[in-house]
Amino acid sequence: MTIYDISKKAGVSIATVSRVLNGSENVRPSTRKKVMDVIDKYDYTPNAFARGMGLHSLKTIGILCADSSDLFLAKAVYFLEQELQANGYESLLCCTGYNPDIKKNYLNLILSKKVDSIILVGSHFIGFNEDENQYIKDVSTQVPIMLLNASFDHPNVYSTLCDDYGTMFEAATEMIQSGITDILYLYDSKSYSGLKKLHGFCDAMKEYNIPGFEKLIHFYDGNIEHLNEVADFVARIATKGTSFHGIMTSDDSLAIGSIKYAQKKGIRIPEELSVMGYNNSMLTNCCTPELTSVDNRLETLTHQLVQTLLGVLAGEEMPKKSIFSGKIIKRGTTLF
Amino acid sequence: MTIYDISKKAGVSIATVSRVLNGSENVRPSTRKKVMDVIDKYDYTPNAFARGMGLHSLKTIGILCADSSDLFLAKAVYFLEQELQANGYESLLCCTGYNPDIKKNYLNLILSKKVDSIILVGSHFIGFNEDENQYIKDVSTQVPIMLLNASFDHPNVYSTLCDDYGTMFEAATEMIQSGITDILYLYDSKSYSGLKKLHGFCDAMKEYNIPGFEKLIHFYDGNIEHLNEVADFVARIATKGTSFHGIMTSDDSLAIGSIKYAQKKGIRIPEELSVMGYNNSMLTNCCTPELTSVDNRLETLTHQLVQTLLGVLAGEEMPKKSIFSGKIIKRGTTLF
DNA sequence: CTGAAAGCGCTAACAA
DNA sequence: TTGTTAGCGCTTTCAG
Repeated sequence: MTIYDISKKAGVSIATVSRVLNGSENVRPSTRKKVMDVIDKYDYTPNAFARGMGLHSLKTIGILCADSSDLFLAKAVYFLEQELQANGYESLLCCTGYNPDIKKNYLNLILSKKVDSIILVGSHFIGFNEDENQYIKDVSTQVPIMLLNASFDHPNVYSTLCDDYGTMFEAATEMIQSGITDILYLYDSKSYSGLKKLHGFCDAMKEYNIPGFEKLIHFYDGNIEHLNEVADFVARIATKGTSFHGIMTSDDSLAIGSIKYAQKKGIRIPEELSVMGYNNSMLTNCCTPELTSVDNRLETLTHQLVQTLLGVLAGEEMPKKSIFSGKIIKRGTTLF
Repeated sequence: MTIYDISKKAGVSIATVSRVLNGSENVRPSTRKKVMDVIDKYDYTPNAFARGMGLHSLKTIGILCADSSDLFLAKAVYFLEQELQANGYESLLCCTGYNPDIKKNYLNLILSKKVDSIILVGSHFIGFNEDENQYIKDVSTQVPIMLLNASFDHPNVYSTLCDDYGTMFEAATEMIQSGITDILYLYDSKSYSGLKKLHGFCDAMKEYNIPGFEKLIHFYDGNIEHLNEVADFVARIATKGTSFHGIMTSDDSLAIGSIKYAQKKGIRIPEELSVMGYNNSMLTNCCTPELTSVDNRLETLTHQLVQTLLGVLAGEEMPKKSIFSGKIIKRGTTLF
């Protein structure tokens, strides 16, 4: 069924059908009805490709994320889709995995679908030297690029993020003030936001002149979904003689793994060990006691991102960077 | 940058550029190189829409799921994307929510993008009367429809699923044989697979002539991510005087909520109460003791689905229905 | 208010 | 091996 079929059946020209389809004012109501009836009768949907060949917007936003099964990313994607849909935009999701080359390919691929903008979800898309980010610069000449929880300073690139540095700084400060200074810091990602968190932690430790805190910083290289492996990882660190009475992590999963470690060893939480997660995911209340965690206001972030995006697409001047503070959600695994 | 620009700069016709682009054999290597150099130099990507206007496949599969932040669905989508990508297909994801009308609209929308097939993830897309499924029949005339964890008998519709009925029957049988007959059954979805599980449970109870088991079947209407509310829900049931020594659920979240209930009440698991989840998600080892759950072999299902799909697209005769058995993963919340 | 006709960028016959 | 050309289905001037 094409616009030609419809025009023939309705006894009008394709231009008129096109006008009806696009809600043009310049159609006599009776003509409009005649056309609409045919359209409804045959359940006709215009071909998006032929449509896309024209110049204008297809009202579609490309969303790229590394892994849609990651709890945090999945939620982010979910909120973005909802928000975009509420504003009349469709979204097109691609999961790129963590390989940089593949990421770049996907970016071009999604661009070729004539999206109005591309949202990069998570900070895995930002590298640490100019070269790595060239591909973003290239694409930004064509459509606005929106970064969720990452930051990159470049024309036509807009960042919306949680201040992971400051929030982690604050969280660490709170733990230190509760009397715990030997804090194990576990992280699983060296992405932009992963390192921000790490620096926030380090700076808080430095602020309080805690000696040798660097030795308690450990990078976990495995799959964070395998909680028992995380527990073993913590056990191995403990076995090496390092003692700690607090654990802070870059992700809730690592914290849950830490709790499992404590339970296996009969260490009481929070009396003997304080644990704090990050992301405030649904995992926080799966365990006992429930996990204190940092909420990075994901829903606020996604909302703001879409608002900024809509503004940019409407040609308004919008903030290049929107930063929110996270907040600590106190539950049962910490003393404060 | 269009194919015309490239052809001009390379000093060939657009047909030759097109051939190079599409990997045709009939191009002299030197010509190919000449064209490729120009393409690379200008970082040219062909316009997918103009391309899509042709008749042939765009090597794109549409994936529809109700909610991409649901643990089970997110994993399914993830596996599907990986599998499709490995076979040279792109995927286009839409999250429809649970509203039937919106689902239908999305189906048409995704179809208009000239996808080669549509995968419906989860059984929420199948209704229980003919009318509700008319929209699937309609679309199935245009492209093959693949169902993941749902079943619908219709030409050009292929189902790949876990035998939730049989698996739940088996699981319930196992619990009964471990000596527990007063089993609380919690479920949160009345979808195709949700009801299959329920029936499997009921039939096992009937098989063993357990009287009054129906009174212990409860539908949970809230958000299953809110584990504490699930716990309260179970507590309310217990307060009403119904006693039970086993809990089986249609989803791990409900089981975790049940464990929270037990912990709050000081009920020991599994000594005083056996709990069994479903889906074998990452939640199963967040809690203590770890949750016995049913693995529905999601990765196997997605793999099989994509294999079937590839066969169908290649014009081969493929099974209309592929059914796998789930398996019980025994952990610490049950006696057996 | 409506219709005719010129593209949009590409693919795929068909010719050469 | 390469070029020419007719569509693909739609939007959008431009006439009427």
